[in-house]
Amino acid sequence: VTYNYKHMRRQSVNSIEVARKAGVSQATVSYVLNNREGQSISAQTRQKVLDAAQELKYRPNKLADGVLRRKTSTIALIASWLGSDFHSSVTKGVCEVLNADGYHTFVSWAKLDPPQQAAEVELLLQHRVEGIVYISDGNHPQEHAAAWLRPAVEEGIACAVIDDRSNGDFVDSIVSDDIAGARMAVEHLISLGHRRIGFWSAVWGSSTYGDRFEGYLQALRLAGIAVDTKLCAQFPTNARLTAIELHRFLAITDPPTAFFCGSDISAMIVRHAAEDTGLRVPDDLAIVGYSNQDYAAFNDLTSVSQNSAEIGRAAARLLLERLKHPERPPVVERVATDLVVRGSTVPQPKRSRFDWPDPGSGQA
Amino acid sequence: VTYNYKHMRRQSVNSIEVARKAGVSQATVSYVLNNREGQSISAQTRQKVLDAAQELKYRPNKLADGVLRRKTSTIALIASWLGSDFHSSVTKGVCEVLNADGYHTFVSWAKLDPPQQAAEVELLLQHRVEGIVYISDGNHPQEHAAAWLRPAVEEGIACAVIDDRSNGDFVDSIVSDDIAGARMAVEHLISLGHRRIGFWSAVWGSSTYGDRFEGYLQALRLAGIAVDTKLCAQFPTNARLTAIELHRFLAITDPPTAFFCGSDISAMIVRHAAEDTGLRVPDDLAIVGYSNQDYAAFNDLTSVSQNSAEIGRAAARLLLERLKHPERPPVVERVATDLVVRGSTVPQPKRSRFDWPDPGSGQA
DNA sequence: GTGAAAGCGCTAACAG
DNA sequence: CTGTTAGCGCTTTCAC
Repeated sequence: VTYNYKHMRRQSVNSIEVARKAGVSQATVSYVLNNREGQSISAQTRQKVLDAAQELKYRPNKLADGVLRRKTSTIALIASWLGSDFHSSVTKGVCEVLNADGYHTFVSWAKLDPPQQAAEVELLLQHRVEGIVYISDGNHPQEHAAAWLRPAVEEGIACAVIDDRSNGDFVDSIVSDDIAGARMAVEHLISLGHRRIGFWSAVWGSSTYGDRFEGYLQALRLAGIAVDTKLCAQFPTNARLTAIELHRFLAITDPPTAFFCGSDISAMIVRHAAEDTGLRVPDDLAIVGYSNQDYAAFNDLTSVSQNSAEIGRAAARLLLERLKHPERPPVVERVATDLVVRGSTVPQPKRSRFDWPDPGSGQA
Repeated sequence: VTYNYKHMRRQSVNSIEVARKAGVSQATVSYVLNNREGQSISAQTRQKVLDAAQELKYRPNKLADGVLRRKTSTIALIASWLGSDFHSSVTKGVCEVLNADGYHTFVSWAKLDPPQQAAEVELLLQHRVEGIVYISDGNHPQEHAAAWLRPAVEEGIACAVIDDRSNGDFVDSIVSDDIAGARMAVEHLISLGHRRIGFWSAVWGSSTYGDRFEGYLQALRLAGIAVDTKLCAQFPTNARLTAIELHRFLAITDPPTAFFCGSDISAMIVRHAAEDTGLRVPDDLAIVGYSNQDYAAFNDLTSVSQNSAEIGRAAARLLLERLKHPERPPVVERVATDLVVRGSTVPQPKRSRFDWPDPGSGQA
């Protein structure tokens, strides 16, 4: 019985052919190409092999290597959405650290749907990735948004979840310090003299938004300001509903003079709804957003900046640690945030507008 | 000589163990698990195998499969930047089509640097991906931005480049129809009565921006309006320089009453620079952007919308075609664009603001 | 210093 | 219907 592969397209040159061409054994080729230490190779042989490989355009097969050595040096990063500064920076941070450690990171797009996400994980594991980073979609109101990761974790796969700590009981989690960030934002408003401060969040449910609310509460408490739940909007909504809702908010006795918003887009919506009703920002209504997306800069929006690249790097570091110490209990790491003050809370000189992102970066 | 793997961590259950547990041969396990047609398996045997696989939590090894069958069913997508609606939608489009055809798409982040990009390609080929999609960074002023892809193409790897047709001589390219899009935008301005229309582009050099300029010229010519190069700014710049430059532009005799900008961010910068000098938009100066990013909506910016998901789908379709017909000459495909009219060219009723993107989508 | 041989986990050809 | 066997491309052990 001969194995007949004639019907298959020969895909590439293999190390046997290199060996033949160089007049050495396959093992020698392997020694040379992998620079295996503890193996001495004569300079002459080495050169012969190198030349042969070059001439034949030999390309090592990582699959075969992975099968044999049971090591692929690949990590997968799963995300349901990639289109924001946040995701892009996080991804870059993750890649940076993992690459430096000899890993290659593949980003995998998966629909925001637990069965599909589970299927994606299964596929990645069939490809024998050594670890999985998941960037949660913080906007989705579900506890344990990454429950579908649990089986992988329990089988000993190194995993890390970004931007959702509600799975912190079983998997390493990295979040920006949303409590501190929110507190910072609200303390900023308080320091400007505001006492009636509203909380406005477009979504509600993930740990991320819960933390931002918690930070809001803490800041008020620390300042001795009574919390008025009438000032807190905690529901998914859209631009049209926001306008209606905002009217209701501002019609109460003793209405808010400032809003802390759970996201930049919520802040933008609130801002425009307010301006449409004739209010001036920041004089009549001060507004703070969250995330400091690019557009916060050219909409002059005060916002809490998450150190997103650092979040990515922290996730990668945790993953590498996990690979080394599979049995260590799961860790939740919080990455510090900054407050970027702009004209939606404090009137700014015009020149501040010159600090916008350069049009040469990013996509047109 | 026995091959001693004892020092290695056993990574997972293999099909031999499943076979043993089910009391059948390894081949039978393969037949059952791959549902190979033309092979009949008794219901009883099938069930035994399925049970054994389940109990042992058997996970097929795609690497071994790839080595043997010389087929990985994986495609790589290389991007230097992911943080925009454009990239996210394109990626989604690519994945959609390729997944439907049984492929899995891995996104690979690579620094915008030819040697590094070449290295990335090499690595991907070592992983035996069957094809490569590259999303060009349209903002970078280099001809043949994907020259580093040429070796791969010449070796017969299926490749496709998105958003840059300057490599169209050797690789399949998919761009949005920037000429038509730009023409549409400028014709819109002309139809509003503008005759002195400026072209403002933050970057210059990639085919993308060249096409936008070309569309601008075409529209003027078709309307019988003389092109005045004094109205065309074609250089990389930043917000501060823009303000200075804009002053110069508006100080000439017979200054422009409208600007067509090569990107949304350029448009935003021009808009704010104009407003800072006391001009009102759109009355004193009408402005059109390009790309229709999310923030164009809540900055009431008229913009040309690229059908980005369709661009991704088209790229994937071209790649699949290329896999089937390796020898076909390269193709350049243009995907149609739309013009979204907003308040920066035509005063809009307030309610148009209610059409903003929903805060529930995307990242906070 | 170098090579022969074993075998990673899998599928395909062919025999029964 | 099912099993035997060869071998994908590679690395590593061990002998020379």
